[in-house]
Amino acid sequence: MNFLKEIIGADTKAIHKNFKKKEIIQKQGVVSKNAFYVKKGLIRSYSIDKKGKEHIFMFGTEEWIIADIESNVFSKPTQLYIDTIEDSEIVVFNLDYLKTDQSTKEKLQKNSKLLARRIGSLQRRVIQLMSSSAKERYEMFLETYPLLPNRIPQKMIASYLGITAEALSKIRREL
Amino acid sequence: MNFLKEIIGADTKAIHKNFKKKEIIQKQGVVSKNAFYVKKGLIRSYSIDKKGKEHIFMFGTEEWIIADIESNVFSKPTQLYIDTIEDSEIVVFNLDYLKTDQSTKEKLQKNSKLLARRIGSLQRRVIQLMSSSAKERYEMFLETYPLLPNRIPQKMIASYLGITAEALSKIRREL
DNA sequence: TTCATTTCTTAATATAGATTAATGCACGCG
DNA sequence: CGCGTGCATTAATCTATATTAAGAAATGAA
Repeated sequence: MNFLKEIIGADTKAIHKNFKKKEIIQKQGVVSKNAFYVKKGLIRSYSIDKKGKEHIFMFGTEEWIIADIESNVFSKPTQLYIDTIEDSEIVVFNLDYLKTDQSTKEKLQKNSKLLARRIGSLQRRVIQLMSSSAKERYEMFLETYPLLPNRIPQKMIASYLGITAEALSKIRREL
Repeated sequence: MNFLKEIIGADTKAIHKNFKKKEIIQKQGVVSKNAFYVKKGLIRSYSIDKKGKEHIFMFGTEEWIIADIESNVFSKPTQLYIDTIEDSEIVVFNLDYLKTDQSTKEKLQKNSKLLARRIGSLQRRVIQLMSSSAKERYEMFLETYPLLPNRIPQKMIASYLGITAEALSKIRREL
């Protein structure tokens, strides 16, 4: 929470909410005005394609922020569903401070760094998806998120990696 | 250039440089201190995987900024090569204003919006790579960058889409 | 212009991962 | 406590895309 205060404006309204497991926080298609800071628990963002298949875009554990940032900033309809994987304590806040004068220079700088870091992780993800096999991506996932596999079902790991649960099962057998 | 002045600090040094076609501007592995604004021409960023295969991460035409932003901001070695596809006029500048007090609030806000937009395009790319076939990705590419195909060779489109030139050739025949 | 090099296309074959289907297992709920 | 639903695994088959190879077309350099 201190961390959160370092980036959002003093007078930005931030609301604490408790969600039960499997509650939907944001639906695809809406113009999302909110970002979600995970104080406790585990959430995910994902899209559903035209065949009805889920693709997990990002997991959010403690201290993470999950949001469709472009939707927030430019009032575009979001591609992403967000829901809880565990019972979670979430701080809901908005990113309007980018549009107004509410925020300070320091907060804006901190925020820019946060965005830069997110760009870095997306860049790695894109390059990984283009250049690595499913097995390699799974191994990198385990290195990057060593604690997550204990908290999420296999099929969600598969969905994050961009493969089926069956393919992941085979990969795991081989290791 | 006016656009550029709106986001970089007044006293940030920005150097104009001319590059010939196929000149390398940035090499994988170095800590990149620079971002590249394309005033005229066409450049690309790409990574080379352990098998020696190129994967184009992004194209930069007029008005675009190409950079490894995370490398810039956090002084990490970059994954990306950057080189010119056409003779190009580039404005080289650095992103140190995120670390210092040089910049103004307005510029920081503009910069944040730019980062938010980039996050949006990377997010779409990730979701696309996970949920669409090569054919669908090619069609989306044509919609998103209608002018690029006239300026770049097929094999670069293939590299951007994450497929081989042979596969792209087949897809084009079918359309 | 000619020659060399790179790019594009086509076709044959190989392979990673998807799909389909069946089975056993765990656990949340009445 | 038992029962149903969702989860993980295995195996058989299918399919999209990779790989390899070769020739045709385009481009660039001398």
